[in-house]
Amino acid sequence: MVEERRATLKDVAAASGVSRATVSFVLNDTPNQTISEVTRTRVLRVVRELGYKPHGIARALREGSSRIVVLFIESGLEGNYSRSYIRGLDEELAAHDHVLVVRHGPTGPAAAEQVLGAINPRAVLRFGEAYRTGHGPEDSGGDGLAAYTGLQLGFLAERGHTVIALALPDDAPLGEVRRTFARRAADALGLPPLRDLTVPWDRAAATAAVEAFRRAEPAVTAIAAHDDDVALRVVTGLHDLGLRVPGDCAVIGFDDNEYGALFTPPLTTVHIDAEGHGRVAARTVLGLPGDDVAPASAQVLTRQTV
Amino acid sequence: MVEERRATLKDVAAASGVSRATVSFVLNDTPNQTISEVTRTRVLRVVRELGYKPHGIARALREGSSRIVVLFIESGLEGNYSRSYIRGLDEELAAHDHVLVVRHGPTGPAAAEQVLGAINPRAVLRFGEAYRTGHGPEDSGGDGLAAYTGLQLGFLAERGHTVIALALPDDAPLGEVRRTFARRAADALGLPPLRDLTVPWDRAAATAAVEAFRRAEPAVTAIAAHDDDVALRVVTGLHDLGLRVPGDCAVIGFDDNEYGALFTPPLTTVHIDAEGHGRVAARTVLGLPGDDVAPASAQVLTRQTV
DNA sequence: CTGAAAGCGCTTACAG
DNA sequence: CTGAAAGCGCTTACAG
Repeated sequence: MVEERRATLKDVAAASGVSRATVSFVLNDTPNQTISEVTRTRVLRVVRELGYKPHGIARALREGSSRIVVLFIESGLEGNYSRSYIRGLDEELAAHDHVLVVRHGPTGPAAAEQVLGAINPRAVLRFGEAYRTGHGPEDSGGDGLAAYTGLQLGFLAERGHTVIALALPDDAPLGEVRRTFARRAADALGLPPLRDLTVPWDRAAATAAVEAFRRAEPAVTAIAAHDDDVALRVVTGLHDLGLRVPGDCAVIGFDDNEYGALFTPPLTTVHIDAEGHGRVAARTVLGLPGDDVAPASAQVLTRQTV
Repeated sequence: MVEERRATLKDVAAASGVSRATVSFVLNDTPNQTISEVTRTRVLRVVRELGYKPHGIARALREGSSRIVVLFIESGLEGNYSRSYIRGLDEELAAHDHVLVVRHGPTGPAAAEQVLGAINPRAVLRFGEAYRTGHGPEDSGGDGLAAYTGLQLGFLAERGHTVIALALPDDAPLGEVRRTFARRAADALGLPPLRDLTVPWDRAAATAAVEAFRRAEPAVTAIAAHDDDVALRVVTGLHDLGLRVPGDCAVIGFDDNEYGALFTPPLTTVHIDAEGHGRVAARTVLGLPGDDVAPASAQVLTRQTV
């Protein structure tokens, strides 16, 4: 039984008759370091023959940090958007020889510290943070969460709705941020102040909340939801109350998840180019040029609830 | 501007007047190594004062692998189940000083290699693998995916259904495995061979598929779905065809996702203790005792589609 | 153009 | 009970 030891720099150096330094130079294309063509090709061949792969841990120790980027994502924020975001981030990072790794769940200091201590990542991203700032570089202007909220509300206003409510889940991690953005957008559109509707998770409770809300705010003709999950609960509540959507009340979601189209009536919602935002985030975090290429703009998917 | 250098083992050693070896011994409770009580407390105090945290990368280089466990999860397998599974895995791993890190997307050899090369994890888990084997240790017997499929079918049989179809998505990563388990279960229950229904992702296409299926297999009275996503598409398709559920056809889901209860009628489904399975997986992968404590058994959540 | 040497921060035989 | 030393696999001034 042969012990299948993994090839190391030293092995490559020995097999190609040069020093470890030289091997390292050719492998990393070290700037300001010239290598004779013959040496380079010889080393490269040996690398291939031996199946040598640099040892990430050793490299990380020497370089001070690993070529890993950690994305922290809170439970409540997982969804369609985050999945696409992860995909874009991942692909772009991989293209630049870095690897993305995701941490789900609580992102508190203790958990974060344990992860960072074990990994020493090149960079850390917090999905909540990105959500807060809208995932775009500051100067990309109208392309953050704030702008998207405006898009949602603007769509409703265009259809003649003026008394509008903002529906938030009762445990929205970033509820306050969202509310602030929405209020600003309503202001900018010249709409009366947004009404607030809090939607519990449970179906019966959600329905009861909608019922109470209808009684308290009879003038509301449209509801802009925090995301599709909330929108779908509102639509269901309205339905369970025997109300018609959009006849009695219009509803617009946010995030275009996979269930909106399955409901009856199918949900009108806002689609965001999360993958594009992920790519931009990757370039930004790596300090790469072109970190300002804008993702596609968000769009309203007109289905049947508005 | 003071450079905030992170405290190192050497710093702790110097500050407490002992060698690095000694500090390492007390920190790791090294077996067969006795330390005088006075030294121990002194070192521990300094550790606290300096806020010393072991450097994960250095430790990993020395130990041969980092205290990280990587979970690979394919896109199609993300869902309610996987989220809970991750939570259980994560908590149990954290309790034993390891950290879980998740890789989403393709888990092919190239991607895997890049990750492993960068991290040198203590262990690697593949969610698909777990799914295949049912997440339980072999000997836990009736507690794998196979058993759960049996539970789903058994529930239908109990209600008098005999001609049953298995509904799979057209891109099920582990579709064949599932089909095999289901066929075996049907056999064991003495049911006639399962019919096959493939459900496309798009609503209209799904409805068309259900319609064609009804024509081809008029005797089918119940459909067991691969998961709630598929079940919900079938329910929607039947609804769009003007059919009644469960009157014209019963449907049972799998995985108890968050949307089943929101549909009308609410979806009957199978709930699995994914978190428990995650905990077991953590103990197994760490080679810990008690890796055979069985998770709670799966249960049918009776709502209104059967 | 190439190599010898130091060092990243740890752990662990080994010697005392 | 404690310490000096080697070494995990790399990269990078520095010298030649």
